[in-house]
Amino acid sequence: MKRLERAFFDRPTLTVARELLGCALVRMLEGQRLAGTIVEVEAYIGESDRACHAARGRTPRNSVMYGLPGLLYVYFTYGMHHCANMVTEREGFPAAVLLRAVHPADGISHMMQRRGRDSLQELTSGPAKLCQAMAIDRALNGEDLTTSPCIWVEPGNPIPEGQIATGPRIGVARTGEAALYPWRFWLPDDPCVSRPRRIKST
DNA sequence: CTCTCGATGCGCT
DNA sequence: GCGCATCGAGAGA
Repeated sequence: MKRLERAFFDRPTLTVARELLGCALVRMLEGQRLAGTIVEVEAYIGESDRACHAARGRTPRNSVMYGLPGLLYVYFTYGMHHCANMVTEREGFPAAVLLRAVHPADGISHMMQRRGRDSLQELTSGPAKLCQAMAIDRALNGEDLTTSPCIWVEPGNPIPEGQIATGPRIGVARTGEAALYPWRFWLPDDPCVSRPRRIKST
């Protein structure tokens, strides 16, 4: 199956974020295919974005964000959760798209087992939930989505602009004006988004 | 439905 | 030490 190449990620982060909606996140685990359609993302762009992990410069933790577009940036937070991002823009410029929700497609029973839930809506409707369902953790930090045998992205049918909702990013209230940037993108009618709240369409 | 709060590891000041 | 790009349970309306 075709996968997204580096040129897809080597573009403005807001463009990549919007175009990732509708694509399929694929994870091969013990020979089994786990996959879901991306339905919610957020953009984090550069050191001037106070909500971005790179806001205070390069550190060992965020260094993958400075790497090649198409790398996977996975971080650990709240003592128990992982979140997954796809690195965007040119090497040396720290930016990425956070995966906030996918709609389960393949390997659903396996994902239910990993999550300990049997509701489709509870499987992957949040950044840490989808990582748990698809076995994404720090072992995959820095993985190259354009070449990895374990994880990649497959193109989907393009989503018309009018079907994409935009709004402020979740969980970044204490970052001054950056908290207001409308850099969250989601499909408002999908039951698997983390919050169905509809702000506006673009 | 909404809101609050505890869990729990670690990167960074 | 502090604070975190979260989640789920429990309480109350």
